[in-house]
Amino acid sequence: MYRIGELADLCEVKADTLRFYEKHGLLTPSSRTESGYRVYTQDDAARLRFILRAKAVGFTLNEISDLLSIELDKSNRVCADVKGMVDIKLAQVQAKMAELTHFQTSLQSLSDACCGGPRSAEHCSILEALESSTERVRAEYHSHRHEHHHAHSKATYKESGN
Amino acid sequence: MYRIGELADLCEVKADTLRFYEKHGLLTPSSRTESGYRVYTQDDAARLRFILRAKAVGFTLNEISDLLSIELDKSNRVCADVKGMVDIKLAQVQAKMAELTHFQTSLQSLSDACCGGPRSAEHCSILEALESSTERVRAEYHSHRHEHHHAHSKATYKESGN
DNA sequence: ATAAACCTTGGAGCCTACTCCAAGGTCAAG
DNA sequence: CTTGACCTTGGAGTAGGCTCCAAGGTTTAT
Repeated sequence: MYRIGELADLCEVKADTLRFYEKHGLLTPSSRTESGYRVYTQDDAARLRFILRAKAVGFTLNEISDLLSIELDKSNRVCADVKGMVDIKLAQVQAKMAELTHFQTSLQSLSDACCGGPRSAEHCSILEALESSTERVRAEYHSHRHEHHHAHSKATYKESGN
Repeated sequence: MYRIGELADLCEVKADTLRFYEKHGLLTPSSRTESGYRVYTQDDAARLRFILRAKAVGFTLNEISDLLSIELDKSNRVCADVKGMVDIKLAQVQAKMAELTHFQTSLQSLSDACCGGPRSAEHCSILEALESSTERVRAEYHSHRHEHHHAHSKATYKESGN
């Protein structure tokens, strides 16, 4: 049996976090003392560890909530249910990684192009890249540098399509 | 000159987004019509594109706000200022990638360990990994499986240290 | 003249996961 | 009996980026 602060310390989370999990239905202490203090059992602790492990592999609390209901109803659920969730999460993680990889590549090329010195930023190639009339920062666009003379000063607020 | 909807369409954002940017000081239309409609100039449009490009490389709106103030005061700023921001962002992106890579590895090994079939989840190796008495999902922790007989039913809410 | 499509404002809501606060009750030690 | 460390509750705040809403004014086309 643990009081909230004990369980929190044990699992290296804050007591507030446990209350938060309770408020969101993830972990409800099995009982309370007469005075209303939360009392967590070993099972509660195990459930908390489940939650923390699931977090450690990237699941959100909502997803963990779903995982927990599978866990509590194991015998009526199948591996495919569980693996499905893992695979969906895996795909999400990979999608996010692809986005970050793109950021990384772009940032790296911006960084590489800039001297980074104490010279005035008036001709900073990073700023120029961000200013340049159409996208060129991104890798997918092969940079053509002849595009900033036909892309402006013609759409007034009277004609441009909306 | 563009009205809000025109500029929004032109740059493939919503009018609400432009109002949001204005509220947060990122993009204020140069003028208004008599009736109060926002009127954006070419310069405003250029500024919006700057914002969108910065977003496309991973900057947050707050960071973009900083970038814009450098941009507006270029001559008093140096390349190091700009490159510094890019390099900090690059480091953040890489840190996030490291985390995601960890998620990916863990999820992949969970996925690989599970049959994913129509069998009852009672012995699902994913659930077992998430349940297992101490962390084992993560690669760093060598798994020991002999710890769940000495860790319970002795710490009552009266004694266990806090 | 009137309807459709635009625009205005302020403010609320969403997602994620906490984190902190205030006002007050409880409990063990000295 | 008081102090200090714990606990309770409800609610607000944070970051990030919109997105939507209502109630109303404006413009444009028919």
